[in-house]
Amino acid sequence: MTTSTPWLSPAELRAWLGLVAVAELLPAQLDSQLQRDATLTHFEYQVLAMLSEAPDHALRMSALAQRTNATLPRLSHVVKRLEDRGLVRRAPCADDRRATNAHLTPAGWDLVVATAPGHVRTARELVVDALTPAQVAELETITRALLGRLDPEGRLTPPLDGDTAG
Amino acid sequence: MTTSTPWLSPAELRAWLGLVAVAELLPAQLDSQLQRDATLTHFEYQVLAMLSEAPDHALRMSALAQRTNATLPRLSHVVKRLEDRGLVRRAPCADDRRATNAHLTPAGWDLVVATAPGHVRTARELVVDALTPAQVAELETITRALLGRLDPEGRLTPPLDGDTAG
DNA sequence: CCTCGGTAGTTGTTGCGTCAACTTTCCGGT
DNA sequence: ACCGGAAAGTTGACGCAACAACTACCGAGG
Repeated sequence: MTTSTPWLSPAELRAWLGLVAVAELLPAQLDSQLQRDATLTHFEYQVLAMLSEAPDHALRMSALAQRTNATLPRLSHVVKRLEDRGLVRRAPCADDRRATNAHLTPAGWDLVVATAPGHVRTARELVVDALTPAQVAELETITRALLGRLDPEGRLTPPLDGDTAG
Repeated sequence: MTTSTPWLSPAELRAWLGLVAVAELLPAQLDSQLQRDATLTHFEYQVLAMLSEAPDHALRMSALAQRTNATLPRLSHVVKRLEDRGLVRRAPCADDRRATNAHLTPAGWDLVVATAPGHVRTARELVVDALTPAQVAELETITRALLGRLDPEGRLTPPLDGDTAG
């Protein structure tokens, strides 16, 4: 804290405040849409989506926690609720008896399939369709640069495969 | 929902997932830094910062709620806690006896002044200094476009004045 | 003057996330 | 074979936000 404090220029300030506002509003809207259409949190949807893309529709809790940027306690609570709703099933892992595998149930898969289109639609309405193709490309490079700071270990970044997980 | 579902192209998907990841990680980091340095939530900091910029260091609860994108119940609880810590003082409004004015106390002012440099530093480390000037400019236009969708009433957008509120 | 709809805020309850234990299992060293 | 440390999950307690219900007040219309 002994270093001087270079203030933000007006342009930097506008960009910063804009990003903070987006980061505040976007998750709320995603939660709102998913809650309305599927009684799901955005995080719950992410969990189901990750499982739906995994081989055998199953993942270990720690792997799932990493890909969804969640702590293990948080994931444990959420998966318990999803299990109570019959969307996920928990089973001990054969290889490592400390571990637990979360399996997507048929009901869970059906819900993801039914929910994904509306979610994509929301993604378009709120973000993609509001930007030009050039801006979309620029947004990708910008977010990649930011994630280099926000997520140095690259837990959210490396899976650049095409999927509906957003 | 009878409309078809135009899926996201790979490029759109990467930009979308990148933005979602940033929107997930950035608030957590802001909370973390402010919690560590000032025992404040990012939202609490925003409340104090807004008051620090207001004439007479005071604002009506509803005005404060609008500028911080908070519901009135949420703000009421938060201001109560801040009042318990001596950072804010509540006083009935003379003009409208339904209304309450939140006043920043000297201690609250001191805390904002002490906290702002570190917060700006975080803004630089996580965002501004990770981008080129051109990208900063592009980020501003992109966020402005997104806020047109996310915040149609422009509650967060119009105050484009230069300040440390971020 | 009185009433009725709407506005400003507060309070209580519920739900989700975080943190701190705690249990169980794995693995390296002796 | 055994012991200590670390990893994988679960559980319970606490804090904060959302929602609903409630009080108090303003202001227009009869």
